[in-house]
Amino acid sequence: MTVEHGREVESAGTGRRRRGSLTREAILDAAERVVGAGGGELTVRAVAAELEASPMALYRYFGTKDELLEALLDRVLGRVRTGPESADWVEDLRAFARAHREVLAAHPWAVTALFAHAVPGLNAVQLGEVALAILARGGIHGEAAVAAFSAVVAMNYGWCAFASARDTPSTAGGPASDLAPALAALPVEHFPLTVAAAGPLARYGAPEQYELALDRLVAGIAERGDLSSPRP
Amino acid sequence: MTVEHGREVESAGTGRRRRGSLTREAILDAAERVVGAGGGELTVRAVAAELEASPMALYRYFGTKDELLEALLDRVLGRVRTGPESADWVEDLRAFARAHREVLAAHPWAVTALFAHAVPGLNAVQLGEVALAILARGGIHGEAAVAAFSAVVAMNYGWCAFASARDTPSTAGGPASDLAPALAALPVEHFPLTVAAAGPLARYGAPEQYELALDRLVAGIAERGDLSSPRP
DNA sequence: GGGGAATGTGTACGGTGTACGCTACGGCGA
DNA sequence: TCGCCGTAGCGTACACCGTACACATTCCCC
Repeated sequence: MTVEHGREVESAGTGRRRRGSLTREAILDAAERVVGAGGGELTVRAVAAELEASPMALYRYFGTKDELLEALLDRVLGRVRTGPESADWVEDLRAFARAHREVLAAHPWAVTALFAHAVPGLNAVQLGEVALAILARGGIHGEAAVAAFSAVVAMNYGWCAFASARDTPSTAGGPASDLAPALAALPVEHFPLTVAAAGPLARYGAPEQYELALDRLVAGIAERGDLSSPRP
Repeated sequence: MTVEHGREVESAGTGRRRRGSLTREAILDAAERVVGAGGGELTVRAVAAELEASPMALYRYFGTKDELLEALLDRVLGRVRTGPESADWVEDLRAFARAHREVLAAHPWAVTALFAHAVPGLNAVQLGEVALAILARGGIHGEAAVAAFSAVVAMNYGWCAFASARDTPSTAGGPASDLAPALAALPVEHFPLTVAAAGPLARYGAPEQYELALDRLVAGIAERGDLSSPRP
């Protein structure tokens, strides 16, 4: 540990970080460590502590906390593995969606944060390009392609937000895990269907259900194709 | 104004609110006023100021700011107008989704907030019941129904989050409105499709595109129906 | 070796949510 | 009518947040 966090080793006396030992990458690493393990909240002070640096040191590299967050988000989005294309564009679209979802699911903290940022980073643009390429192979272009792409991404975001919200044991003890009995205990005369489907409802973010949902959406996209779409 | 905010009229001398003039409803009203007009941020102090009360006064009615937010969100969700059912369950499903989306679009601040709360309020459950009823009329039950419902809701959330993020002139000046030229200015050799679709992409949250996306999703749900779904 | 730019830090300010104890109001029994 | 007392509303205070600003240090280059 004294090797990893090397301040007290490399320059034990001064209590000051070595010049140049701080980089945007190092800061992003620290930020991810903070926010990743244990679900700690992303605060400038926490990241600085992780680096054993002063909070203000970060401001040499990121003008603002928001800017740091933005960089962090685009970095995460860069992890989406867009596989090689196959002969079946529909299956490729599904694979794209799954890969996207996997990354979001692996970084639950990123999901909510991604909403606040209207301006997509470069990696987000890159993902869009890949998706548009897949859709183009299905003969879908222009407005319809953008709508289809947006639909997939929107569903993934919404889905992961719910799923991670459900899975986090937030509010100390996780009432979400007790959701099934809570639903089943509702007055049957008012919520008959909810009570009947309490089981599946309690697993509302589960992967099997995601497969079903994705299947529906992709089927709709494939079937409707570029109907009512102006070709560019 | 001196009539609406009645403290200085009703009990001018003391600078203290009349006993019993504070209620959960009044607080929620104030909170909505704060967060609604001008997009002010929801802070306990701001709500208290709106009520001309002390911040701490609110804590008699809501244990925590989060609890207040939760109540506010469920109240908003209660505004979804679930129309009468028609003969066409598919059209009803579309109408449900549109109504849900409209409410979210009308309360952009609620969208991001709704993600953090895993436990659905009563109104959320009520919406689920309505959606399950529509799907049941299409012969869709159990896991498939939950997946379909979740898909619609997830897409709505994701969609509205993007749309509102794009439409808010955040970061002072709204670079989002300049998104089209920014996309068009990308290197064509790396992002040919993105550049070609810059126009539609810049309108990525627009209502016309939502109709296209919703159409795809609903088509998929209607077509696939309860395939691969265990009946309860 | 010495100067100067670049890097990391300390201090401080205005904001947040909220714990704790007090004040004063208004309905109650006498 | 009077006084009591539960409680609604309040004031103060604390820990934490993002970050402006001026300062100390360090390294590079001449």
